[in-house]
Amino acid sequence: MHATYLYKGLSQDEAETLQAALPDERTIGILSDFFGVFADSTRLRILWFLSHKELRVADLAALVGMQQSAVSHQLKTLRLQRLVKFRREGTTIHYSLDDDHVRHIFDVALAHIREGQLP
Amino acid sequence: MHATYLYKGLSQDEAETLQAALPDERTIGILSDFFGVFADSTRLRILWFLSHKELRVADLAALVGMQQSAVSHQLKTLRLQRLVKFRREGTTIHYSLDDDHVRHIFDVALAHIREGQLP
DNA sequence: GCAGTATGTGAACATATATTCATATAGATG
DNA sequence: CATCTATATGAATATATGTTCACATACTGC
Repeated sequence: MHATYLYKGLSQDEAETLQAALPDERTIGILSDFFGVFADSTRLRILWFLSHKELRVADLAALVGMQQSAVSHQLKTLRLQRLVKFRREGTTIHYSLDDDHVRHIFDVALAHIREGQLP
Repeated sequence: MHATYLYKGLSQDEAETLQAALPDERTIGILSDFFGVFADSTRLRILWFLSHKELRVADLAALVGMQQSAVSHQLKTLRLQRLVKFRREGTTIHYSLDDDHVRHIFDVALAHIREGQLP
């Protein structure tokens, strides 16, 4: 009779080294939340528009063809992730991109997608 | 009496130009699906492990502490997005990263996250 | 302060998605 | 061919998430 091993193609040491190098749970969570922001077509379109021009909420809603409320909810998500900033002017609020990493992320993702033959 | 305008801070022309430059629905969908892959902590951990070493399914399951079935389902998602490749060796299947864009995407995202003071 | 306008937000609802369980498939071995 | 092992997959379930509706909040001008 022998012990059943947890890993088949890995030594216990290798496994522990791999796990030790893994970013902690908190960091992983922050990362997945960050990517989650880009995983929605409405938010992508909002970010796209904002990458071209500062826009007020009502105009964003008209551009993406959704209710102002829906856009407000999405802008909140984008604010929490620090991807957009805003300035108030009277009662209207103007949003703009807070981060040129957004553009960079887009570029990298597009490059990846263009490489594979599309499904 | 006058028409009610769709846009408040935008001419009709500006709005149409913005919308014309927007990537088509299909591209937006592909992009959001692509980002969605990274929007899950299990998949992020799988990708992380694979970025260090080629691994068989059973070992991946042990490393992430989940059932083999769950890992298989996630690997399918990763395969569909062409982020991992695999080779068969007898009955076992070894997975590895298919794309160094993954590493690049990680770097950009981490850079963004490190800039803001974490919540 | 009141009315009007722009934006934000909570609750409800519908849909998407991750995980588990049970089982199917594929290859190896006797 | 029967059995064993590794992986894949379909159905069921639980949870997360996006949108809408109704209303709250914030500012302006009278």
